[in-house]
Amino acid sequence: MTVKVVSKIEVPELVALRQRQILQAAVALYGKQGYHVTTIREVAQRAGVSVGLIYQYVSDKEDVLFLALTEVLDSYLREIPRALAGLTDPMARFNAAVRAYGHVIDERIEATLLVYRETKSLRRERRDLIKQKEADSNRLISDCVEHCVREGLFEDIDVELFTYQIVMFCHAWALKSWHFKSRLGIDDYLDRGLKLMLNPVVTTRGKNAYGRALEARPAAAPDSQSDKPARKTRRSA
Amino acid sequence: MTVKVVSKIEVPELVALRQRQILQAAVALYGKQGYHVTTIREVAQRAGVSVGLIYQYVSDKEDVLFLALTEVLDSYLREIPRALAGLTDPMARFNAAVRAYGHVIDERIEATLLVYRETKSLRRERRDLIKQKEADSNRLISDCVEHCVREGLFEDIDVELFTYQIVMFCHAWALKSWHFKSRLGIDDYLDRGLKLMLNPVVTTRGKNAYGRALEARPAAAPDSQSDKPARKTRRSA
Amino acid sequence: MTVKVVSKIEVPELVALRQRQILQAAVALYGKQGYHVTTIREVAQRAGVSVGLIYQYVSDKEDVLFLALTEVLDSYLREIPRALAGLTDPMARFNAAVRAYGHVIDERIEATLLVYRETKSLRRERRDLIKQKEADSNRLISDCVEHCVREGLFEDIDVELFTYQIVMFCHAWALKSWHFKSRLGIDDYLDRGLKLMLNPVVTTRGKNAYGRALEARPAAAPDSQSDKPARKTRRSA
Amino acid sequence: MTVKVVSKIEVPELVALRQRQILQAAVALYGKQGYHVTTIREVAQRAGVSVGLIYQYVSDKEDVLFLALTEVLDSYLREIPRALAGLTDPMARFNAAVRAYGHVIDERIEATLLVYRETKSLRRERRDLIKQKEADSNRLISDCVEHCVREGLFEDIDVELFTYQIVMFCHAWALKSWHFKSRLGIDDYLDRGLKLMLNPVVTTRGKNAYGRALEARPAAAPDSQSDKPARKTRRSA
DNA sequence: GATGAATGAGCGTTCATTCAT
DNA sequence: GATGAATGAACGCTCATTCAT
Repeated sequence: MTVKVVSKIEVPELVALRQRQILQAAVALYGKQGYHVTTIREVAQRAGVSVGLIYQYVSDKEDVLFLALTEVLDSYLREIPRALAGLTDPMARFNAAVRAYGHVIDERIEATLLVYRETKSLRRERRDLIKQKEADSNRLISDCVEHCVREGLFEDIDVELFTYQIVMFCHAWALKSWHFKSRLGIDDYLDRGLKLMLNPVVTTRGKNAYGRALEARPAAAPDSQSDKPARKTRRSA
Repeated sequence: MTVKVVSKIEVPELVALRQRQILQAAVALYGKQGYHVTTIREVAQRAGVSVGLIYQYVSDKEDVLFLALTEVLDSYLREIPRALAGLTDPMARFNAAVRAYGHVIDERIEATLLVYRETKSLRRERRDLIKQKEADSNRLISDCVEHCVREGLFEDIDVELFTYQIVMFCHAWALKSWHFKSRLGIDDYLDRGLKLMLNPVVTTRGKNAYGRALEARPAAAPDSQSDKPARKTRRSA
Repeated sequence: MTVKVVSKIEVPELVALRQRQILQAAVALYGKQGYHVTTIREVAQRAGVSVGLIYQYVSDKEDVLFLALTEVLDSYLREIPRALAGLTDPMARFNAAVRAYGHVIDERIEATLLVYRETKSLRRERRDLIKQKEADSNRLISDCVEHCVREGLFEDIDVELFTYQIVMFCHAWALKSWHFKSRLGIDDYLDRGLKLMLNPVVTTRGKNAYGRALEARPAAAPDSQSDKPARKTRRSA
Repeated sequence: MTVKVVSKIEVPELVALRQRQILQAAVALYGKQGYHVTTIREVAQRAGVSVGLIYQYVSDKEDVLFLALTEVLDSYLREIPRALAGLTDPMARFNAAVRAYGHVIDERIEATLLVYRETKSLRRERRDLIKQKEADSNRLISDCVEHCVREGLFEDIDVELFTYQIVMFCHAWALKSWHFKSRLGIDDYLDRGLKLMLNPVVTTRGKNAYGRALEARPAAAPDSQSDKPARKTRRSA
């Protein structure tokens, strides 16, 4: 109950609309300046509503943060399955899931960092709910990994740890974007990383599947689907 | 210049003493509750000094945060070389560096998270300095990696990315401690992770070196090199 | 631009109302205790509003001082012309202007002293604006003097210095009120002072005009034009 | 008793020396920035002593202000008699007194303003003592005036008011220095002012005495002793 | 449903004053 | 006698939250 955001307004569609309005302003502002530093007034201004209105759809400043963080996690949980839709080949699904994850993060770097930075500002219950959602999105990846292992495309590896490795690799794109962003694009980053992490893991049977999966990479530059996608560009300073 | 913390007190030893006192209280409090939520009064109380005193050694609340974050990074830069002292074998050095990093982080999980969470609250110059220190500590790892590659113990891998993988793996122990901590100890975590990440990377020549290196692991239980390292729990306090 | 006091509230009438409320409390308090010694809380309390409210209509403690000082000068610039309205005879105008000045000052001794005491606490631009307003009020006097000179009612004197003499004479009523107030009333003070300062200055033609002007002195007792005006006491409330 | 500044130090010469040191720094600082804005630390620094030392010669911040203001008034009471020494002619004495007063004020404009601005920050007793000293210095002038009247050099004027007119005229040099300073020097100011104020007051007998007195004006430019010393320079802007 | 003026608790910071050395 | 590190009361100011319109 207390984990829910309670609104004084009855009409559900209005609640949904207003909350989206508020949370979008909040994500942008919190992402740029931080949660504590951002005032409710700023959020209201950016959302194009009055301060009072916010308190009709939310009962707390923390509610706004919760709404914002939830939205970020939900976007992961929305985008990964969307990328998986229609794919049946385990290797293709694994590939698609990781790349989808990488791309949402790339498109919402500030938002991703926001989750890392401000989850702790939530009260326990809600913090746990955020973590649950993160676990859920990890699950989307680990399911793919398990599938690959079951199908003999991956070696019989430590699924949990490997999944975390993948996840951290994706998050690292945001966490260390100040390091990477100037050196390479998200696709090269994913290519190089997957190559590094998969090599030891993929079985001989998997190699073929992997080739096919790469061909399916959406919006990939033609030559990046070649055998050596990771041709290093700049190699550190 | 403006990156330095300026104190009104002249005696350097006193400044060092007091600043340490202050920053220790700050790291603890900021780590537990967050920077913005913690008041200077709380820091003063915890440090066992008066509010006024803090402002004799620091000119700003931000100074305290800067002092705190600097100290955390410095502890990495202190501990990793300490673990390397006396070691000459490249593989042993790599191993020691990673394990040392993992252990400092394990001992200072809150502090590590603090860096992730609050670096952005610093003004540009200081934020950059913190990032520089992080790059410095990464360098301690990448030097070891390069050494191993040069000596033919590692394959000719993408050093930069591999280093980041290692680093993120260590950080993940803190970032996802809520997931891992209840399941395994830092040593098991390191064992499993290194196994996963090194397997594909280590050359045949390296395998032997690795074996020897593991034997040299300080306070490592003998069977931790077995197939199922996950049995182990935490060894540190 | 920066010389203006900026308010967060839009409705102009409200701004005017609240600022008057605030500035009246401020003038009283600053006049009695001094600007630096008076806290914003005290001003708020006296104005019957909350501390926060003050900062909605003012952005600074200095803003309050500026508002206060401005109001004092403006009251001079309002009252002197008001006393001149309808008068055409140069001598009558001169007489009315000086007496009006004397009376505003008498009614606002503390406020007048406040200007002397605290103008320096304003930042340059605003200090200059206050001085400009003072120059403006001096001008109201000097215009009358010049008129009298032009009409041959006054000798061809040093207008500027004579005006300053008149002005300082009026200010002295406030500056040295601790000396004068117990000895005579503002009207007697003005009578005696004008007699002293005008005697050498007024031409023969002017003497007649002066007599008439005095007759026009509002609420003046008949015998106050006699040789010994000092018998009189205060008439004002 | 409480009007006296009490020192913890016994040796009287030391007390005198230190207090002078302190008060000189204070007058300079308070004059430039104002009393409340100036910290004891700043005074100590400027005086070249430690904060602690100040509190050995003074028991309060107010003590320092009192010391400072007293010194200013004392300098008037010292300089005027010094200028009178040896002079016996009433007119010459009057002239010398006024000019001496004008010159001390000119040399200590900031200090003079300080008295106007901060006397109120003193507690009653001390405020009264400062006023007493001011009355004393006024007395030095009024004595000269009375002497002139007695000797028939001045008309039988309102001595008290005339004295105040003279005093305010001198003070105005400081109070309105922002107006006058750029237009004329102190001597021209005194010449013009005295001419304006004396003309109606001086008897025929006095005229001669006045001429002689002017000749005695110390350090006067040769032609400024002529019959018309007030040849106006610039006449207002 | 929406607004935004009003509130006041609470924070960062300063600085007069003390006192151990 | 002199120092300056330490104290803590108190101030200016902010901002989440409320509520009359």
